[in-house]
Amino acid sequence: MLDRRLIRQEPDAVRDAIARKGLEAPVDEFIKLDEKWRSVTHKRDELKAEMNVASKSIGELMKAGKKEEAEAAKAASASLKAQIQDLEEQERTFESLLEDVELEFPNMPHESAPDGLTPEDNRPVREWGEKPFFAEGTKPHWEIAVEHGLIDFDRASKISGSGFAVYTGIGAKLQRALISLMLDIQTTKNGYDEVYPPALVLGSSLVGTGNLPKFADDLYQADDDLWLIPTAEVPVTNLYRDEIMDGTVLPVKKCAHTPCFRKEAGAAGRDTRGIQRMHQFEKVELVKMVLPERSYDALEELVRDAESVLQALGLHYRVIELCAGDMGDKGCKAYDLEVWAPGIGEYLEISSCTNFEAFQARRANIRFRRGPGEKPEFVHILNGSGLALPRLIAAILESGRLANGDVVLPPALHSYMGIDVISADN
RNA sequence: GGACAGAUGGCCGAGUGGCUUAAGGCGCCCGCCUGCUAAGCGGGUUGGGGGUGAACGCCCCCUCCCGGGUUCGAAUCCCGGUCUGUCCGCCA
Repeated sequence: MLDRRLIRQEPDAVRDAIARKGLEAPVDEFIKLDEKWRSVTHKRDELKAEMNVASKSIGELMKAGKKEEAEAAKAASASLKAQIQDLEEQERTFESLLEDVELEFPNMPHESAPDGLTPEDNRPVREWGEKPFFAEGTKPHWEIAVEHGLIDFDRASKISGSGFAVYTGIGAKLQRALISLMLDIQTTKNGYDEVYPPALVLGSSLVGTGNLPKFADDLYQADDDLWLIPTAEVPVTNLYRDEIMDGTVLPVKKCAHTPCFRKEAGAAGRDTRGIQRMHQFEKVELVKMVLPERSYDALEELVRDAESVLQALGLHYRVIELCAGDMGDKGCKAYDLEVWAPGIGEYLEISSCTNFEAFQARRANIRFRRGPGEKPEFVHILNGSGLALPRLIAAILESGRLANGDVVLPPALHSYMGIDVISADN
C-alpha cells in the first residue's frame, strides 16, 4: 500500500515508478474515487456537526422542561438525519471501492534499483568461493538422493501427488541438522530472536504482507478464511499488526523456521526436477523491522546475514541485485542469493532479500513512536530467506559428491549430523 | 462442537439513554516548591480521517472489541461477529 497523499499529490511520479516494474497502477481510478470519497466525507462531517449541535440543544430543552420546543427541534432535524444517512452509505461504498483499488497498487522500486524487466537486466554484485572442480563429473541431486536413500520421490507422489518429497533416514536428518545450524547462526551470531509461528493464518494476515487479494492463486486455502502460509514472512510480519512499538525496541529482528506451501501453478517443466520447486518445503526466514532512515543499511546487513550461512557451509554462491521488473510486486529493492549446484550446472536462487519500506507496514498497520508525544510512523520492513532447505540440500549433495559416490558433508554440519560423510555404509 | 461469563484510555477500574468533554486511581511528561531524592501543588497525557494555513497552530468528524441497527441523542438498548475465561464433550 502506498501513501494516499503521495498518490494524490504526485500521481505521475507514482505511475512512472511503477512503470519501471513493467506494471500499471490504477492511478486515475484511485484519484477519481479519492476525490469522491473526500467530498462525501467532508459533506457528511459538516452535517454531523450541525446535528451534534441540534441534539445537544434538544437535551438542554428537555432538561429545562420545554417539551414543546424540544419536539419542534426534533422534527426540524429529521431531514438532516436523512441526508446524513444517505451520505454515510455513499461514504461506505466509496471507502470500500477505494480500499480495493489501493490494495492493487504495486510498490514503487527504489531509485537505486537497476532498470530492466527481465532477469538479464539483473546486476551481479559479488561472488563468494569458487566453483568446485570434478574431474570425473558429478550428478544432479535427485540421483544422489535416491542413490543414498535420502529422498523417496515415488512414495511422495503416491501419497500427495507431484511436487512433494519424502525425506528418509539421513536425508531427513540432514534437513533437521541444517534447520538447527541456520537458526543457531542467526540467533547466536547475527542477533535474531527465534520464533515458531502458526503455519495457518487468517486472510487478513495475507493482506498485510501483500499476498492477498492479488495473489490468491499462489496459495492453498484450508478453510473459509484459514490459509497455509507460503513463507514465515506472513505470520512473523503480522505479529506486530495494529501495534505501535516504542522506537527504542527497533530494530526488531526475528528468525523463524516453518514449512511453506505454494501452489506453483504453471511452473511445471524447467527447474522443477528433483527438489527445486516443491508445493511444501522448509525454510528459515529472517524478518526485520527498522527505522525508515536505516532500512537500506539494514538491507545490506540482511543480505550478509543470509550469506553467512552459505559461507559457514563453504558453498560457492553469487549475489545478484534484481532489476525493477524482476523483484516482484511488493519490493523496493531486492537481492537474490544464488548457490552453485554443480550437478545441474546452474546457480539456484536460494534466498531473496527485500526491502519493502513502508508498503507492508501500511497494509498491516505496524508503527513505532520515536519518543513520548511523537506521532506514530510506519516502520520499514525487510525480509529474506536464510535459507530455503531443498535447494540448499541439493547444493550440498552436488558439491560434496566424491568420485566414489560418497558425499562429504561440510564441517559445520558434522556435530549436528554425527557423521562426516554420507556413504554406502550408513 | 455445546453452555455460561466477559471485553472501557499506557495499566487498573467506575459507569443501565442527555449533567461523560469517560469518574477515581496508577504510570508517564511539563512546571512550581524543595540541600538531593521522596512527598506536596498545578497542568498535560488514545488513535484515525478530513479541512485550513508559509508555519507554531486552528476547525470538524470518528474512536469505550468489530460491523450493522433503534433514537433528535448510544460506552449504555437491539441484531450479527471476533477474541478471552470457565465448565462439558472430543483429543496429540
